[in-house]
Amino acid sequence: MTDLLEVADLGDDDLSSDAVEAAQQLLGWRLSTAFDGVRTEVVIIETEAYRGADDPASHAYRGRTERNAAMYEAPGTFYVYRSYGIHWCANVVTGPVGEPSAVLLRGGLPVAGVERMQERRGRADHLADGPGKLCSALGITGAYDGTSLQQGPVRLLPRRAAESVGFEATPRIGITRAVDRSWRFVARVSDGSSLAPT
DNA sequence: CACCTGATTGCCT
DNA sequence: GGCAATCAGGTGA
Repeated sequence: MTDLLEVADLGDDDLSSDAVEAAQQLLGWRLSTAFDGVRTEVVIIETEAYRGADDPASHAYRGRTERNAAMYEAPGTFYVYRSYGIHWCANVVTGPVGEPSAVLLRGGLPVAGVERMQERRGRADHLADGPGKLCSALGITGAYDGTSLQQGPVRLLPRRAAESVGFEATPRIGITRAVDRSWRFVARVSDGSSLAPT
């Protein structure tokens, strides 16, 4: 976790970092669950940064509510919310306590427990290439909102290589405010990439 | 391929 | 009452 915590601590000096830098750093990390004795895991390949009061697209823009309370907790806290009344979306909290910011996990590459993920998804492909699909594949629901990603039932595992993952930045998806901020990050996953499934 | 729609819940205006 | 950090399935070019 040291990488992420260091990144999260950068926020004080540079207002354009914290969640934004964490969103870049999180590419190549893995998200893992082990329910019913079956481990399922994805490599994170797409993220979006959401900040607090200065980010009109953030759930925390208008302050704390019951839904976004986890965003105000310590870095490494899991923030799970329901999207469009149907899907669950998973976030990594990156800001210090009391300063809401988080990284939405928008897409992952299945690397373990693929058959279990296929069962949960009810299909063989497109298992985690979207925030709702990623949660569905891993069995993540609102029950895990506010848990620790270091010690809880859902684990965030650091990228092994010290080198950073190549990525592209684009505007965030599915929002109508602050569309000019390119805070969506997509890992360049090509042949021979260290991110390729093992 | 691009575009359109229904499903469904909670938050906000 | 309207809209949202979505997805899947449909239509038509």
